[in-house]
Amino acid sequence: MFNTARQIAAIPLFSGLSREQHEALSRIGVRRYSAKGERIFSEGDEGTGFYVVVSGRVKIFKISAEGKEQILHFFGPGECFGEVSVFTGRGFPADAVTAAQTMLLFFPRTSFVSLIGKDPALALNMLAQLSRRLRHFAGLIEDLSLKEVPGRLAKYLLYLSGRNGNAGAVELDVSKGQLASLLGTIPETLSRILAKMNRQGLIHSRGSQIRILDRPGLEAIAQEGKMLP
Amino acid sequence: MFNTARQIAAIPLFSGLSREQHEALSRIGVRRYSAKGERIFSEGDEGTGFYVVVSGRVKIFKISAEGKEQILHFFGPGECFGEVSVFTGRGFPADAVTAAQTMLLFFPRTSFVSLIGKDPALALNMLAQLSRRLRHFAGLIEDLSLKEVPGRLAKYLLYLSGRNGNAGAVELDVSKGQLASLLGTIPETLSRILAKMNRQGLIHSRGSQIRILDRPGLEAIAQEGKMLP
DNA sequence: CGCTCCGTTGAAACGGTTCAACCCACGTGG
DNA sequence: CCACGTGGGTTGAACCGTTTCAACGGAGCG
Repeated sequence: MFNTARQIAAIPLFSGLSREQHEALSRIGVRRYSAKGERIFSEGDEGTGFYVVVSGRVKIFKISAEGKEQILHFFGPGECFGEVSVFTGRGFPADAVTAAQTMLLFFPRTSFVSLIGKDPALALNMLAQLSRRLRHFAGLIEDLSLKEVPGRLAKYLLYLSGRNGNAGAVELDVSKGQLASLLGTIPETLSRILAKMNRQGLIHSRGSQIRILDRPGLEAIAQEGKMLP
Repeated sequence: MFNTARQIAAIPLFSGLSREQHEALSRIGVRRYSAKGERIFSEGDEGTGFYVVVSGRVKIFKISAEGKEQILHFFGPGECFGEVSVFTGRGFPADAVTAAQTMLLFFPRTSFVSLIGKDPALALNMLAQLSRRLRHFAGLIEDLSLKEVPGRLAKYLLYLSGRNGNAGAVELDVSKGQLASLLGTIPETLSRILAKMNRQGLIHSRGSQIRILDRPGLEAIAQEGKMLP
């Protein structure tokens, strides 16, 4: 239990809260362990609460009528998901499955809402959280409708590079099939574009290891949304 | 001033609040009038507060490098926008211009945040608001990446019909060019698809007036995301 | 060894965009 | 009143990026 309190203190959503709040949260939070590939919830399921990732990874996605998937988000340690249905009172807007062995904390809707009612700081944290999410979605929508696949890929590679201090070498943290779904395309197309970027000397990729050779070139593609034939 | 308080009481975001809260809000809210086509803010502008539409209409959109626009949202009376940058502290994630003669209320960031700190009900309303927005975006992302243009158009027509009691006749509330941008496509494509839907007896359209002739057919297209050749 | 899963490559098909021309309703000004 | 330009909408033909379908290669594993 005390362990739970420590884990809770490490969650950004709960940063800046008092020790009492952390204790209260640890009392209402429920642990849940999942192997890789387990389903947390499905689109439309009634939302009885939300989750925080303690360790592991969770994939949030939508499935089309023909079974094609569009990944909305990967969530790692310290990030939360499923809050939307807590506040709208309607079903989950997407599916969630674990992308690795994962430990979660589940916070039931009613007790959490009453906790928010007592501490505005928690509410403000949650508002910031949802606002960041909205910003991310706005970017995703922009990319999907205004950029072509090479632009989205270039942006993702630069994002990965930026995450480890603008390193020239990056490692894909998802399979290429999953990356394709994250970029709103299919594995074949992703493969072809990676090959083309290699040919043009923009990158050097072998497996999931990718070296960025021409950063300005990639940045131009990420901006314009497309690359030369 | 009293007039402002009445307008505030009619805003869903502020429903369920006490009279004192409404008065406090009317004290910090600033009126702003705009003619059609005026810019409220641009992407990247520092967010010093957020807006509520009292009357008129506002368009929120993204612009690509080549100037193509993707509309994220139209906001009408009672709806608010620009809150995201209030809680993330970063610039606005998109552009906003008026789509008609419009009256707005502007709430400065700092005073509004302090108001939230005093009334959890206001915070919960705002959380519900952002959650609905997220749900809308998730749907938009799904449509853009998983459905083709006919599917999005069918869904939009059914949405319009649903707004006035599943009427068989609907009137487009935006120009076709704007509708194209809302659906993530261009006027030419929209025009062709409308013509095709006419040919197939799904709808009968003349100008901005559209009669739905085959609702089950449209629903199937909205579901599947595409139509027969 | 043979199986499956993931990734790659090729050729054909498709949906959508681009570019261009054209129509029409509308308002302006000679 | 009519000539004229303008903006929104429509249509056609060429083009382009992406998807689809199919085949294939290699890594991992029972």
